[in-house]
Amino acid sequence: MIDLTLLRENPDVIRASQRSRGADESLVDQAIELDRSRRELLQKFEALRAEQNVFGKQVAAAPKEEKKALVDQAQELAARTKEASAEADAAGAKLNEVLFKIDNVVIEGVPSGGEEDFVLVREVGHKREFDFEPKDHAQLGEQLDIIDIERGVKISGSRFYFLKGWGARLELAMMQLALDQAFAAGFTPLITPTLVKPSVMQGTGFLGEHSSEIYYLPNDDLYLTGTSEVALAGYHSGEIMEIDEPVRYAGWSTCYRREAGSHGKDVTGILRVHQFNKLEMFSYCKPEDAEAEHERLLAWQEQMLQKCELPYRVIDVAAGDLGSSAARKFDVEAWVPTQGKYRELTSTSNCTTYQARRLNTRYRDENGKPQTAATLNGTLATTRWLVAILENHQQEDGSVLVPAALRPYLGGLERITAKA
RNA sequence: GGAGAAUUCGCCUAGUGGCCUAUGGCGCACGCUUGGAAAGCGUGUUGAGUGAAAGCUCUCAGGGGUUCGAAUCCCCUAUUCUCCGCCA
Repeated sequence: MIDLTLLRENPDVIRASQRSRGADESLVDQAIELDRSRRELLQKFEALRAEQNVFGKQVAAAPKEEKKALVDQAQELAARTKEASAEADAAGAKLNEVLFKIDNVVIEGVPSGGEEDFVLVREVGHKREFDFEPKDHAQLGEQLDIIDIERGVKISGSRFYFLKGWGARLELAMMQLALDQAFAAGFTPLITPTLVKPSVMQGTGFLGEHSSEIYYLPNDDLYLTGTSEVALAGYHSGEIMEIDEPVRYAGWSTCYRREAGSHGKDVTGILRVHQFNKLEMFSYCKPEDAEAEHERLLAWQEQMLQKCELPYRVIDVAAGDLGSSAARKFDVEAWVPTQGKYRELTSTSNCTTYQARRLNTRYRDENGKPQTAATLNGTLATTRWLVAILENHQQEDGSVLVPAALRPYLGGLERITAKA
């Protein structure tokens, strides 16, 4: 949720942000008007309530014979107060409805426009030249007997798979490498619940335009999370935290996504699947530290890509392609040889105070006053990385060289080869 | 799944319809005292909304209700604990 004070004092900033996202600018004016009428109704109600409170004391103190008359008057006052209260509540609810629709204010410098309008930040590593025809990860996975898509589909339907043998170990190796890196950097590991209550899903902002992406269990009124960000953002909801240095968590969880509306996209292999594992970084920090923290998260992500010896590029995602909570987002995309293009492996978002305001997560400033915290998140490893690792490190004989950083987690294995 | 008990300010706790505008302690902060410290004494110590401010309003797990008036009575929900049942 956006900051009401900003809405009142500097609505042009919000209008400009909505414009650069291609979102509805008129919401800002609606919100301003609703805020005005809400305050007016609230003052009316509070004045009546104050009168009623005074009256209550008079009734209590009055001699018996006067009570009857006073109570009659008080009844009438109580009725009016109740009505005013209902009006003020309704106005507040209307305002909230509109406020929830306004997206986070994008940070200055974020490119305007849609998916294609990103800005390239940098390109790192060398795209490998193959002197043979490279195979795609699904082929490699099948031939090496480490990814079994056919049986995944048999058991659970399209976009499901088994990771098998070295494939299973490779995923765990990558996740542990990421966890160790995060731990060394001071992150607290958290293995999170993957089923959450509607209020948490709502609070993290995932029930908006992306609600069709989410699995829901009606019998239990619970949602399956598409990222541990949901649980990590909810972790300190309603709390006033101690934040000196950023408070950092590394969330390990399985993630579930319906991939509704992506029929026909990335149908082969494990690039786009309904269930995968992910190690997610999450930071709570002071708003003034958020941009610096965002750079740090990005740097940690790049470190991981480098440890996996993958060529990649970093892009500054355009405003129209940001989630509603993000004020800026960097994607790190790895080169996928068989597709001849970069594909997103990680994404890091600076949600500034937008997400924390909804979830009521605060910290105390130097004066001891509670203030809304800033939240940031970023991927450190996910199942999708296997695509890039397999394809980029494949050899002519169909084997795959294991990046040196992962070997200690695989009992020193240097190369994944097909069974004889 | 069934039965019962509980939920008050960071923690513990008082509180059975109006003098609760919530008690007391611990902790914490500031001050006095002291050569310095401890002890002692004093003051402060939930948070939100609204207003230029004084102030006003809300906040006793959450939501609804009864009442002129609710921490207190009623209903619903959540959580915790105890017992019973079932179960990997």
